[in-house]
Amino acid sequence: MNLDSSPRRTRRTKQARPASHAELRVQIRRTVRLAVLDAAEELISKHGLRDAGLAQIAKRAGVAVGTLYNYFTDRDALIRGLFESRRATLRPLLLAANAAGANLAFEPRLRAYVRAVLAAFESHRSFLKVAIENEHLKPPGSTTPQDMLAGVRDVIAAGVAEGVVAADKAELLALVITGTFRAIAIDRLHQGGDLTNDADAMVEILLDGVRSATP
Amino acid sequence: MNLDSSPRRTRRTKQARPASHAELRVQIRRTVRLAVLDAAEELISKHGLRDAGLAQIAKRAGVAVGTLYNYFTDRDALIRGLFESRRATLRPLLLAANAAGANLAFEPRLRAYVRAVLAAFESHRSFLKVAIENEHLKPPGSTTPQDMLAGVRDVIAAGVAEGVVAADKAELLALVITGTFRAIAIDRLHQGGDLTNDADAMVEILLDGVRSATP
Amino acid sequence: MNLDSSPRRTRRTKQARPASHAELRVQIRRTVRLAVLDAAEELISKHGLRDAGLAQIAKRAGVAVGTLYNYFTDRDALIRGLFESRRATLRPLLLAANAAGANLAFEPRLRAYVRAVLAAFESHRSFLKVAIENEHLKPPGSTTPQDMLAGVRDVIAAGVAEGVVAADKAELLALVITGTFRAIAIDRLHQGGDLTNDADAMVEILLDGVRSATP
Amino acid sequence: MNLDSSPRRTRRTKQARPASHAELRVQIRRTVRLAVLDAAEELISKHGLRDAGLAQIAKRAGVAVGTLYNYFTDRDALIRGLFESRRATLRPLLLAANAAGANLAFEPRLRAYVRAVLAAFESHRSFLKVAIENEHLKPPGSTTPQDMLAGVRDVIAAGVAEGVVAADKAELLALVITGTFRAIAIDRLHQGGDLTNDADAMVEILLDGVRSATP
DNA sequence: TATGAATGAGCATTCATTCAT
DNA sequence: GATGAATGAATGCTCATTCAT
Repeated sequence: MNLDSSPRRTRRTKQARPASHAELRVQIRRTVRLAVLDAAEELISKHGLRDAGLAQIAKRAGVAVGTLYNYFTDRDALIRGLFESRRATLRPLLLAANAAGANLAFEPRLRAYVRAVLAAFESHRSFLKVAIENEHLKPPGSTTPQDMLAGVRDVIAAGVAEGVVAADKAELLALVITGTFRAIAIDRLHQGGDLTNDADAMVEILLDGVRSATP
Repeated sequence: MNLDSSPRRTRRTKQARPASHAELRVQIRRTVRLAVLDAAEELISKHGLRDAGLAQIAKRAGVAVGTLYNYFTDRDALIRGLFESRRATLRPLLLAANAAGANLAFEPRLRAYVRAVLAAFESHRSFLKVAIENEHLKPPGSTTPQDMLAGVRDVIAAGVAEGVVAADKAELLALVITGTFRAIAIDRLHQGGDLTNDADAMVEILLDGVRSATP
Repeated sequence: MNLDSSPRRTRRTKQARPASHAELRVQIRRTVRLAVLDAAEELISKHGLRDAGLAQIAKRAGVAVGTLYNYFTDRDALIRGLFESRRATLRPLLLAANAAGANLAFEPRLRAYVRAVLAAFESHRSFLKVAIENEHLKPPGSTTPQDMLAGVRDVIAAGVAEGVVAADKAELLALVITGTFRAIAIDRLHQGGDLTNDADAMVEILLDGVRSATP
Repeated sequence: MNLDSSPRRTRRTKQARPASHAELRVQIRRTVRLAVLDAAEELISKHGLRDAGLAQIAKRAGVAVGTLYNYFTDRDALIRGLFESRRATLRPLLLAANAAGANLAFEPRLRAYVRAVLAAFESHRSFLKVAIENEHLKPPGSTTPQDMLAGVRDVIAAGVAEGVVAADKAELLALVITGTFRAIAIDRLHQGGDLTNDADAMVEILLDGVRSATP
């Protein structure tokens, strides 16, 4: 009986061929799509959103120009696809960071969140550059920064609930934190250096202000 | 009486006559140049640096395309001219803000500086948008943000000298402050609202940290 | 029977199949390229080198402007391509004319060469006009006239070696011959008439001078 | 009476002032016109007919662009003016050369004419370059070469009348001679060297042919 | 589906011509 | 008449998009 299963498996394999055909197609599509997005990210990061041509992107991705239009309806959709793809990777990281600290007190929660955000940025430097330089684009660029802002607001809301953060400073504080993230990112992308190095010092400044060093 | 008239004529000649030829030309050139730069600022602000065409700019400025080339050697020079022109307006404001507070203690100096920067930004919202969106461009966009950073560093250095700011946090603090300026600018440009409203609250957060509200 | 079919298929595959893919593309490219060069030649001949616009050339060639750039990197390269293409046709004719007469005595050799040159010109009247009108342009126009000059010099050198031509007149004689070619070409292009009609009379004048008619 | 004439002259001079005004104007116009044509000749000779811009010409001539239009209705008229001006200088030289030899026998007449033409060319090298490079332009360029051709034909006609030149070779001989003039000019303009050096050798070749050196 | 040549609207730039001073 | 800034049609070139194979 068990031996029978062996030919059955063979049959399955043979029967699975059509299924495997479809799956293979899907797999190839996924792979090509990723290659295209990687190519776009790299070239946009290097040359800017407008100066990364489709011909260049196709070449780097190892496909023909026309093929791009089998994956994206036009250039705009490709760009949107890039931002959505990266957002789909980063958002879970940011959400998890928030979820993980949900039962912590404000201070350790903030510390953990700041670390998580900077770590997430550090692991996606190439896209980080693209995202920052194109933050002002209405449709595509706005999502990841907004995800970050939403997370920051959650953390701050916890601080307000805890009585540590003044409610009337909550909104401005969110700007201070997101602004600092952005400034660190810009600085480190330009000057080099790990984004996460400043996490703790940043939190100290946020918590205790400029005078934090004075005994 | 005759003697009086003679110097009067001379004065007139020196003051008014030349105006009809040289000064008038110069005046017209200045006016047209400003109109072109204003048009460029407006259209770049609305459509982006790359999507503001010269035909559009010329039309908005009320001149022909060819006329642009009597004022700027090419498109790049026009863009550069825009950034330089605005920098020439903003830099004195930022420098004066710093100079005015030079003999103040750190805290009032910081407060004054933050107010001055946000007021300067508020009075140039259109260019502010252009400057932020193109901060990453090497040649043109880099100067005004750098002017701001330089001023922030001066203020912080005073704080360090005064023993209020920890020396090892100075550099990061500069990022926090410039990042907050940028975040406020982005938020207010997008959401509307006066940039200067948050000046004092911002300083409080910077000085005393998140817990500043807690008694 | 089966064996026969197999080699047939192989032959077919080797001979016909590749044609449908690579060869066909190559064939089309050749055709379009030639059409573009013909269009350029015609329009330059009609309107001059500078006044033949790319839009006009593209239209006459039956392609879009952008297509030109799939064949030539820019306008200059297209012009260069035209001159090189025609030179590639004319040079062999001129070289062959010289080679054919290599073992002839000077007089028949000169006669054969003059005939060959004028026949070559006659068969490329359109390009001849272009070449003459742009002879003074450094890069593109200089090659075919130089090819002609080189051939003339070879023939004359043979005449010198044979003792028929005075060595100290060789260089000037080359100018007389090439100048006469040019003058006949200009005259016939303008007035109409076959270039080759004058070949023998031209040789007579060259050999015996003005007095050739006097008994 | 004579003395009276002196004050009269003075009056005349005074009365002539208005006349002198007009003459002065005319004189100035002539001078400016010449300066413009000289500038045009120089720049066309250096950069080509199409690449010599009106701005450049005006600058070199020491006038404003608009002033050119007070002397010539448009660019074409200026170019035409240049060719006509130079023709007006060269034509008398060529006519005189012919007239001077009118009572000479064919051989010395031809010799004199060739010398005169080459000397005329030598003294106008700059325009010679312009004329040759633009010989094909219908309206402006055609005149001076035609003047030369007419002169050559006159000389040849004399040779035919004298029985030295075969009537059926007359027309071709004209092409040989004018072609040689052109070839020498092109060669000497490019390589440097005086155009007149070859006059006698050229005549020898024309009279006796290639074999002229053989005893 | 993949390919890459063909397409043509759009852009920056030039330059002969005009015209207010 | 002289001036030179203003004009805008024309040109070469780019590149997102299409489509025949």
